[in-house]
Amino acid sequence: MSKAIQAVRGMNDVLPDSIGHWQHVERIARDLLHAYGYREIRFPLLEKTELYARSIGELTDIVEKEMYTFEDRNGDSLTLRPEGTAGCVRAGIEHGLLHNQQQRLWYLGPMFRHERPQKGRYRQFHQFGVEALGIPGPDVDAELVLLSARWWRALNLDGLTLEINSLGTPSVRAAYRENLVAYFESRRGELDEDSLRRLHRNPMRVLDSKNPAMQDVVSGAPSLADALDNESRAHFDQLLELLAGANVSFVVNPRLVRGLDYYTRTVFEWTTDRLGAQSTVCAGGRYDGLVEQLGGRPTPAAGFAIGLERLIELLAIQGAASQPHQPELFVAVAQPTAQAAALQLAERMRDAGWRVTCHCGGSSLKSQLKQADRSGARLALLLGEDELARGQVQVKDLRGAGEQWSVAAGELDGFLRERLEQR
RNA sequence: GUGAGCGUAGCUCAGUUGGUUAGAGUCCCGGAUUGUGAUUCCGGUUGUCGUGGGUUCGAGUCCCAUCGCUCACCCCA
Repeated sequence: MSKAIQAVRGMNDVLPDSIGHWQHVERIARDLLHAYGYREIRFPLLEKTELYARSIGELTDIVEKEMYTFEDRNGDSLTLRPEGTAGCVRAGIEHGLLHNQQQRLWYLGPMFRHERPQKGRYRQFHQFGVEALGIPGPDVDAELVLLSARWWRALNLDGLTLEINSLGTPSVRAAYRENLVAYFESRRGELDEDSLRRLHRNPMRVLDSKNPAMQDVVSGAPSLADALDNESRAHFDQLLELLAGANVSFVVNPRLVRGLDYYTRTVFEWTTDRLGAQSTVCAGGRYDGLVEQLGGRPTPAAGFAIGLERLIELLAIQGAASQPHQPELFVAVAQPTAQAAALQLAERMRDAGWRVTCHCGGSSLKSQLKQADRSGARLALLLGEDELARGQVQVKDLRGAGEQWSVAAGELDGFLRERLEQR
């Protein structure tokens, strides 16, 4: 035991008993994304480190201390993707998908961040990403929000709150940031330790302070909403109107900031109070400058990402049913001499379209039926020397009182269809 | 990176002020039924008590270190 190798910290196995949730969520998502005209794109888990440094921002926590970065054998610095947007945009530029075109794209896969694991936060985690590229208006922002809202409905998930805000253009943000720092500097004596640390690093986070003693300083701070340029203001107002018109309820949260530098104008988050400290299930926004920053032509863009582990944890808390893929039939053999015939019988049943588990490995009939019961199969097919001699199969109902029928091999298909297809 | 809690069988856990060979349930296997599950009864297998050191006549139990897990801070999906 002590020699057994364990998984890397923060990287989880998904075992067969819980895979049903994953498959359920993935199936619903694929249908939904296709319904909105989004197409899947796949790109590498590994990219040049520079891609993330340039897009996410050199001074963010992700780039400064959370990336899995190493040199390959050529001496190139490579990084395991900490998020999907950068790779998606890089692929789009590289293959000319963004040249005077609109693209609606989605992807699914693992992301990697070297953080201390805790509930809802892992070093390898999975995201669904949805990106709409080449479309400038608030209408596509609204489409993304509507898509996410429909996602929750499709999963029967409730209790999520939509928070939304506008960060304006990069120059508006830079100017606001300076004002904010100046304001807090003027009241420096009232700031707590946390806030002082954030002051120059990430001044907008100071507004998030949970310290009641800070409320007075925070409420007196200049507001980003007041600083917005006219176009951003209009963009945001139109978006809110579109959402209201589509009956999506939201909370404007003027303090909502995103951790990645590339966001412009719209940012939004779907949050829950049921996941401990990690409340964000889905987050995204507009990133009009990113394509150009990564070497493409100026291209407006917006998107969001959903954390799969968090989503699945929520579904589990809500007790959402996940159907495991159980066999319909279980083939058991009474004597080892019938094993070859049993394998052939199982093959014939699969030809007919049934999900079949065939007993292998030679144990008592009693134990085989026990396995048959646990497998979840509705019917057991019994084959022994007697049945072979008479050209019959015993069919036993495992879900009822244990009724059993002797069925001629030639009539088996029809018999099973009748039994299994009722309900 | 910081802090707190927890590590005993595959799983869930009990284990008294330190005292014999470390237990239960579950799971798995066999039997009661020479060919019949889920219920019942009987029997059986399962352990580096996370690891290393210390105290002691004696350590699962006390002390120290270390590793792992969990939760929280920070940050984020």
